[in-house]
Amino acid sequence: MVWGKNIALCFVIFIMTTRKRKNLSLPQSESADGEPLKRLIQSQSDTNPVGHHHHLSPYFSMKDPVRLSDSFFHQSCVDLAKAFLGKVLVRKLTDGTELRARVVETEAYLGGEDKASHSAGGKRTERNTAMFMKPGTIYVYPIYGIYLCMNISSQGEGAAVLLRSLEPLSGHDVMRGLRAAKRKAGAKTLKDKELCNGPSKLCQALDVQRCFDRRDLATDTEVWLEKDPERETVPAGEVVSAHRIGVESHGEWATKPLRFYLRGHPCVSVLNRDAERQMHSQSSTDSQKTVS
DNA sequence: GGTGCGATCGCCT
DNA sequence: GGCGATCGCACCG
Repeated sequence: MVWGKNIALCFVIFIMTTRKRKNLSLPQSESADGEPLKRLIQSQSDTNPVGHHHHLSPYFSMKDPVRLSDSFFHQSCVDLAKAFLGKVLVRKLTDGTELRARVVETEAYLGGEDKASHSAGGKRTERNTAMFMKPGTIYVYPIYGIYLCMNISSQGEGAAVLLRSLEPLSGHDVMRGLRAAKRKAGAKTLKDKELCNGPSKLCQALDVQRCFDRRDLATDTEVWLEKDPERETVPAGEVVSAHRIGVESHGEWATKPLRFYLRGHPCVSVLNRDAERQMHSQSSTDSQKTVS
């Protein structure tokens, strides 16, 4: 009897989920560079969610084939920072609107020896507690009294990945509204690539709030991470490694290549032409090497 | 395109 | 009491 109800409920949710995905294929507003988004959405609606009935709750029985689950976050800090590139951050607002943006720039903060990390030397405070929680835990902290930054904890004691910039994929106008709300009236309209090209800008554009601190990116209902079915992995040759931003005062740790971004992507917040050049010369010398 | 500077307040020492 | 994992704007070339 109870089983019959659960199966019936699963079926209803299955149908609703499928219809919702199809509805997404008609974005309400799209920019000129919205073509990749349409391909992403198309491939999503082509994917049939598989219903697993071995859990009693119909909610948890629907495993999302696109959303990244707990195991993804169980990587070393540097690996996770690179793995984030190309993935899609989704923010579901209270009115149901889903904002989507691709991660194009991250930084690794290792904890321990890493003097630039809030958790340097294993220092644990009320503010940075999320850095010590399980991989996938969101760490949101206020900076300069007026902004927020969003990190995700990784493997490693006190280690976390800072999200530095995103490429807006859908909900551009909502993002523009959220950003404009914090700017002077009469300021010029932001271009798409300016909506999320900085760690605090992306928090504004996606309405990431302080109360998201310590929540789990793998299971939260208001924010999550998806893989892009069109681009499973980003080739290493497209990832630039460069020094981090805003940590100049931390000696040798200021110059370590712990920032990662997609080469040539227009939404990256700060380019490092030297790192890009070195990378290019490195790859050309690599190609001249013979395999022994 | 790049650089310099002020805003503003929670957090930690 | 001092400082920041930033941003926007003015100004320069």
